[in-house]
Amino acid sequence: MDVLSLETLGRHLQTLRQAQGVSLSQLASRAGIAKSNLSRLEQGNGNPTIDTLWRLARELKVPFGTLVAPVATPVKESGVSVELIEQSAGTPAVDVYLMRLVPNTLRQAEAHAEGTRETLQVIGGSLEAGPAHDIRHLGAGEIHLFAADRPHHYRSHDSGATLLVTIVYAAGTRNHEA
Amino acid sequence: MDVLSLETLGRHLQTLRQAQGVSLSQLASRAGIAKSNLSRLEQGNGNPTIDTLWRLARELKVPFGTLVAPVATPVKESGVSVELIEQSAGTPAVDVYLMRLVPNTLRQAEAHAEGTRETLQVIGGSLEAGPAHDIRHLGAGEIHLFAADRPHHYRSHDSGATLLVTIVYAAGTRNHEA
DNA sequence: AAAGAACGTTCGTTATATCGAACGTTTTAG
DNA sequence: CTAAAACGTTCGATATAACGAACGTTCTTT
Repeated sequence: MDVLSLETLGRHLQTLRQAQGVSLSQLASRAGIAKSNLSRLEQGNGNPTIDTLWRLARELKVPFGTLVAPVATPVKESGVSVELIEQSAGTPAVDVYLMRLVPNTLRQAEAHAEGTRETLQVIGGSLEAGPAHDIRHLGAGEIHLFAADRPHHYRSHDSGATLLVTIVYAAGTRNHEA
Repeated sequence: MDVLSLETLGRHLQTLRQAQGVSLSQLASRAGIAKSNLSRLEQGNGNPTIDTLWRLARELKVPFGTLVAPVATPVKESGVSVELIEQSAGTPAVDVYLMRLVPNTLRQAEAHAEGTRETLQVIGGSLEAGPAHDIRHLGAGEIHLFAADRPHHYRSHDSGATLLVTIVYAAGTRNHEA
């Protein structure tokens, strides 16, 4: 596992606890775990079981997803993070991702299966994106819909960018591999 | 820990795996865990570490929260669940929600501040939605963009519906209530 | 039919997450 | 100024999560 993710989880755990103004001993006691265990977790060591996390999430009054959210699915290359929001196996199949680009970053994407279409909607910041013949500049709230069966790219500017990426597959092409 | 939750997690794991058409052995191998471990988890025994779940979530291409709280998020209060995905305070301000409607359900929404626009994109199932004068029927992958400063509604059909709801506020109207 | 491969399960072993006790330190009583 | 309490950390003991090998079964393949 990514050690960095565990450190992040630990820091996040500690932040939440202190924000609630409760001591490590108290939280451990109320959650029903040993304080030595919680201490180790906050230090970023260890690899908690889902049971332990469950108890802590309940006691911190945060939904489980929130507890792990800041480190969820770190598909990070350089300056780009992509998180899968939802997947549907219907007709057609649809995937939804939340993409974040730090300022002045370029992400190159391979062509998807033929007939695949992609929709971008910018949530924050701005970027220019699309396949080579259909590149557009997008600000917050704006939408770009293009054919994704060609290589395409996403390039953020000084402000960085947060955007939704929706991929709509042509019938039965979701799992076609080369 | 709640044994029932573990059973749910196990069943959910198995469902996701089979939906992706991959064998237990394959998934275990690709995720880098012993198949005996995965077998035990799918049976509803065990108490996996976050590391193990992380590997499985990544391989199943599912966000961590979805994997561990499969029944927690899809609230069945009135047949409609709304989850905040992302919020941006930029210019303009943008909110993104993931909405789920069980079959044949109606959700009425109040008018937002003047100038607010809403974008719907259907991920799975189908529905009819929009303000009274601009109602459209939408299937998976389809988009509807409309003025949200009037009352509007979302009505699912026999298949239910999963959709993205993006709200773009006119300058400085994020917190204005109708 | 036989041989092979892949499947999911079971079981003994190993690694480690968790526990509980003890510690030094800081804060609160008395 | 002590005494007591609470704090967070460390460490050995214990429970158990994860591993890897073996198993019986099902499906190909020849």
